[in-house]
Amino acid sequence: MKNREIATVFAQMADLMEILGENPFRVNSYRKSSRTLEELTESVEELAATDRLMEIPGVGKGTAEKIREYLANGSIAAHQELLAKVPAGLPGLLAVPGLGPKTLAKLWKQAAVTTLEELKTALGDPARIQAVDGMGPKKARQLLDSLAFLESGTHRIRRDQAEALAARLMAALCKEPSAKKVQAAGSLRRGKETVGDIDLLCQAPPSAAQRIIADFTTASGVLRVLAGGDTKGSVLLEGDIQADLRVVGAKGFGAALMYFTGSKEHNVRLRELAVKRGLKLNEYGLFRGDKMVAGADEEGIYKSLGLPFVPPELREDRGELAAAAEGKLPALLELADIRGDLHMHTTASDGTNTIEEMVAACRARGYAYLAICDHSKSQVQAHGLDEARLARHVAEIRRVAKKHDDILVLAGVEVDIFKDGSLDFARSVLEKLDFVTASPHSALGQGAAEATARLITAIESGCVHCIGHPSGRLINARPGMELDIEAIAAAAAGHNVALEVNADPMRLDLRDIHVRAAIAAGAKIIINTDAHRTESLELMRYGVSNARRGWATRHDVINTYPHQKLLKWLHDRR
DNA sequence: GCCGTTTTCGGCCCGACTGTTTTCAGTCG
Repeated sequence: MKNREIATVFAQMADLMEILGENPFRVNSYRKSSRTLEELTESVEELAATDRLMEIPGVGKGTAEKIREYLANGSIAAHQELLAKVPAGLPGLLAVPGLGPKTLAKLWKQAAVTTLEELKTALGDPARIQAVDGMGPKKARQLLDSLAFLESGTHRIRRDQAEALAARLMAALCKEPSAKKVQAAGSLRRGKETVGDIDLLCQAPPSAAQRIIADFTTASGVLRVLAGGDTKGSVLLEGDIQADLRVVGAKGFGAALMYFTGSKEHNVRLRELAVKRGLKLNEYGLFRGDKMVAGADEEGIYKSLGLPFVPPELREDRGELAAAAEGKLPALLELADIRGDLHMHTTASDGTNTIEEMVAACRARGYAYLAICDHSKSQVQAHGLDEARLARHVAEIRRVAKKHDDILVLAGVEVDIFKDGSLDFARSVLEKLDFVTASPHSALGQGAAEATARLITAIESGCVHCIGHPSGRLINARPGMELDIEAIAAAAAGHNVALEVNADPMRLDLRDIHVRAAIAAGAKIIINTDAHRTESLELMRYGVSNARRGWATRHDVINTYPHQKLLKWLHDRR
């Protein structure tokens, strides 16, 4: 699968062209193709072989030709030509916040800056930097701060971490009595797995705006104030995370919420749509001339554009507006649809609560069923169960199950999938269980072909109901295995094996676009928390929003089934 | 470079904020 390689080439071409001052619309076209390829789950090789490249949105004759050129030669001549015109280190400098292509080109041509080191030196030399058009001492200071920021490390944090930071800021704003409404927007509201900055929106009268922005810029945890205007504030938080606040009145709250929620690409599409209808959309409202047509709430704006409400999780410019226009938006899964959790651990392996405690916690959540799935024997560090301990554990689960007639307690296991696809327990052992999740825990560095074959072998074993955290990734910590999700989902659909969406915010595995591809291939998913303590059952909401981002409806998700239907599914698939 | 129920040419989203400008360019989201 060369999708990502080609996406990287196109992105680099866009950067190079931008530095060279080429037509910004052409640049944008390359950037768009890059992003589309990045998210495409079907391989470009396949699309090229069947002459369907131009069916990719944003890919026309020229881009299709370049993709074919890359597939044939491993490189693109136009890319090589661009590379020859620009020093190798230069495009990388675009990552410096506040440094765009125009300024970079001037620094290059007027101050001979070509690397990060040279940039730092030049910025520290007033005479050299003043000689560059448009550069002054403040800009130089700003860029030096940005360099320090870059050197401090990773800059997207997990969704759960961002939620905690946002909650603190929101609490500070809520103290202000004139703050009528405080809401998180941005990628946090869209449910993305990581968050680059925190976007907050506050509804308040204009007279209170400056006071609220002052509260925001002086809140605890604020390291540095980046900007503070009449309606908008920006701060850098501890941990080098940026937070933005905008204060708006009630009249345009919906427009501001929409604007601040994004994604940027979704917003661009909406504004294009507005222009086609003779309207103008901005963060203050939807306008026909000077007259506001909508703006108080998002529903009204979508409606005026001839569209149903688009849930924030779908606003990624992944075809949601076309689907909306055709009345084909999916009825997304809701947290309330979830009737049970089929992956959790107990003190029998590496959990901290007993079977009884986990069952009680699931009952408290109103679940109709649960499955206890402790680790298998090769997970030594997690105190995995061998055959004898598993047998005793299962007997204990069944004993507890008998005490509860209002919740179905399934005896399960999380069996290891070895690197060749074989399982940590024999078929005869697994057959005695009500529910089997099979998960990869080791050899997570293997390549896509091996990893895919590994999971398919497990799926075809006929011994498992579900593949747990299929890629094995840990967000911001471990990339996990690259998967051919189409092939895996096809095998899963064929053998009626479900794919897990692990709800732990450290995992979210399957990830959003893989959920969508899996569902499109006909596979079912199960959303599990993989809880190691009762409190973690609460993580289900992360899994649900991740599945919503993958366009999942309740019909795609096994653990929305009523318990009789679940029993039938468990029975039928063996 | 893409795209088309106003189009195959001439468009291509919109505004805030900052710093460098004395009226605007660059960057960002």
